[in-house]
Amino acid sequence: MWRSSRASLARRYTERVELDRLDRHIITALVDDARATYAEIGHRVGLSASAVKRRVDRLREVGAITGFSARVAPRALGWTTEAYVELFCQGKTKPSDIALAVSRFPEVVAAATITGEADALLHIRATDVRHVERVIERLAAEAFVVRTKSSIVLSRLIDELPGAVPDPRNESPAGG
Amino acid sequence: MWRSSRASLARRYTERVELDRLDRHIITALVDDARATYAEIGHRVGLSASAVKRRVDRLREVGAITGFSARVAPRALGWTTEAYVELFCQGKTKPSDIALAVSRFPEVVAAATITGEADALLHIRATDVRHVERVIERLAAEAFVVRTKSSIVLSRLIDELPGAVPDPRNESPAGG
DNA sequence: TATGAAAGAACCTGGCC
DNA sequence: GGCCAGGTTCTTTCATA
Repeated sequence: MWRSSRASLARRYTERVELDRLDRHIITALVDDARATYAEIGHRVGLSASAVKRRVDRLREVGAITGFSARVAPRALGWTTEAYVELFCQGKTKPSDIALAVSRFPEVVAAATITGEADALLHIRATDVRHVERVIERLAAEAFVVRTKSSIVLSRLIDELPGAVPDPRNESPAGG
Repeated sequence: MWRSSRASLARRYTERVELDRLDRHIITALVDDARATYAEIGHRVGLSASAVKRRVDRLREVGAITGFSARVAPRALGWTTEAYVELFCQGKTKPSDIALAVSRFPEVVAAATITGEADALLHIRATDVRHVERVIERLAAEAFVVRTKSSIVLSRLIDELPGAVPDPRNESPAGG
């Protein structure tokens, strides 16, 4: 509406979007607290509440912001144990086969096909080590799975925060 | 205030909390859409808006809900590539050493010490494969790092959704 | 201890400049 | 992008089971 009309439906979700400093600042504020009021965000980034709302609406429209989620503490809900499981699959296994199979497991909270010896890496959450064991057994029982290799998480150092996406122009380490 | 005084500061964030079906239902609704109105959530779970608010306030107080975040599309922000990097460290390396070092990398979006051959597993996001390479170089240059082993993500099958925490009583697969 | 109803305050939203 | 007005939502209080 108030920007180049090239930022249209066709660009949603897939293509890269041009964001200015203000957009990134607003995203940071919303990752911090998705229930902050527009006025609060505006105060933080130096904009009026309605200007913030217009930008947020646009950021959602172009797919930069995909939604808003409550952050939960898995431990508080009884999920005290996590593990990473590598899947070694039969030669003709398609990524969609793996996706279909593992998506039936509520314990699998993330999954990706990867380069290297293994074909896929799964992140699983469970109530205890016994539960991890049962999940691995069931994964290993899938037709296309040849073998698995798993690592239990000893201590979580950095939490996967879905929005911790800094400006690509700032490379690591932050200090230089 | 309005519950057993045992549900006090001491219980926050660490201990397990007792949650009933309604609590879990509310959490699910908020993970789905953290900006839903209390009335909407109430309609979904069968409560009035004010009852929902009271329970949400309590869920935050006991640490079951730790906050609210915008979900962002890393690709839309220019982070098109991700990788998992295993860290093999010197014998005397402490988890806190690793945490301190990797937390200086904005590209490291998750990290944990693990069982198995490697000492730690990092999840990193980068703008392209060259960027991944540079980050690995810098990680390998850390004093305590003996060697690294990395896997580039080919395709993401299941997204790490911070609140996708089902009821531990429902084991996988969902169907039985 | 937990609930629904109600009312004033705060916030969202869209039109206008 | 800011300002403003009307509609919605939040938040607290109160009565009830």
